[in-house]
Amino acid sequence: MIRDSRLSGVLHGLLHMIGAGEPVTSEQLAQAMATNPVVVRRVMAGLREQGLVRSEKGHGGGWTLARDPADITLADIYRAVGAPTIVAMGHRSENPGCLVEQAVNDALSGTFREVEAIFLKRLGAVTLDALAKDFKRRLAKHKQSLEDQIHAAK
Amino acid sequence: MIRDSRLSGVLHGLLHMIGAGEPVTSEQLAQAMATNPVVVRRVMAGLREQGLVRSEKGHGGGWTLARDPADITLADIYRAVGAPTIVAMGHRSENPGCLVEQAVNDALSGTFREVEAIFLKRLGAVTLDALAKDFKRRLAKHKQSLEDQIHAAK
DNA sequence: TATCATGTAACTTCATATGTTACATGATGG
DNA sequence: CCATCATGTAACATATGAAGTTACATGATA
Repeated sequence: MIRDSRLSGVLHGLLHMIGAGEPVTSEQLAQAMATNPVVVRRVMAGLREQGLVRSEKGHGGGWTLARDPADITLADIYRAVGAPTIVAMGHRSENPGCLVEQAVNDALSGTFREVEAIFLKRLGAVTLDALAKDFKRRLAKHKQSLEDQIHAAK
Repeated sequence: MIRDSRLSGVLHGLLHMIGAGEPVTSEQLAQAMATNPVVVRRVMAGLREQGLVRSEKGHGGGWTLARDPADITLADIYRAVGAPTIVAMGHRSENPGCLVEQAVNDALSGTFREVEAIFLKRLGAVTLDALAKDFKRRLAKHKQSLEDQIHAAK
C-alpha cells in the first residue's frame, strides 16, 4: 500500500519555515523535503486556504506562517492537506442488502472509526510549536554531542 | 487512496463457509463476495498457510474451516491475509541524518504505532464465532421483520 | 477417463499520490 | 517599463499495489 506522505512532508516544511524567520520559497522547501517545487505549492495551497500560511510573489517572496504555531495543531494541518485517508482498509462493497456484509462492515467500521478518532485526538493534542521545540531540543543535543567529541579529541 | 478490502472480503467468505456446513467452492465464494474465483484462492491461500482453513480438490471439494471459529480472532485473520498496511500515511523519507525529519517522524510514528496497536487489540477481541452469531441475530431479526409485514398485510 | 476443483503464473486494469513540464499571473527592483 | 523572481495551475507522466482476468497445470472423485 502506497502511504500518503503529505502530512509528513508539510510538517517538515513548516519546521523549516519556523526556523527561517523570513519567507521561504517553494524551491527551498522542495530541497528540504527532497521533492519538486510544484508539489510544495500544491500541498501548501491547502494550508493557505485554511489561513495557516501566506504566500507572496516576486522578489523576497515565498511562504510564511500566518498564525502562531502554538495555536496550530497537527490535526489542523492534517485537515489542511486534504484530510487523507487514515485507515488503509475498507469494505469490499457497500451492499446494504446483504446481511453478511452488514455484519462484517459493522464490525470493521466500528474499529475503523475508533482508530480514526484516536488518531485525530492525538494529532489535535500536538501543536506545531511543540514540534518545533522538540526539534530545537534535538538540535541542542546534537550540538552538545559534537562539542563533546571535539573536547574528547583534544 | 485505494483501500485494501482483503480482510473485509475474507470475513464475508468465512461467514458463508460457517453457514454452509459443507465445502464451499471458490466459485461460490466469489459470487458471494462479488469477485473472481482466483482472487478468492489467492486470499484464502494465506488462511490455509496459517491453518485456519483447508482446501480440497475434485468433486465435492472446496474450502472448509480448519479450526473452531470461537478460537479464531479477527486479528488472526488479519495476519493471515498478509497483515495489510493499517495506517494509510507514512513518512516522506527515512533520512536519519536530518534532525527536522527525525522530529517529524518520531511525532507521527508514535501516533501511527499507537493506532496500529489499538486496531490489532480490537480485532483480537472479536472471534469469528462472535461475528457469526451477530450475523445470525441480524438474520433472525430480518425474518421477524418479514413475518410482521406479512401479518400486517392480512 | 471425464469432470470438477484448487494452484499458480502472468498478465491487464484501475486509482491515486507523486513527479514533471509548460505557461500564466503578479510583485519587486532597477 | 522591463527583466527577474516567485507563486498559480493545468496537463501530462510515472510508480505502486490491490484487484481482476486468462491460461494452464495438478490432483481428486465419480
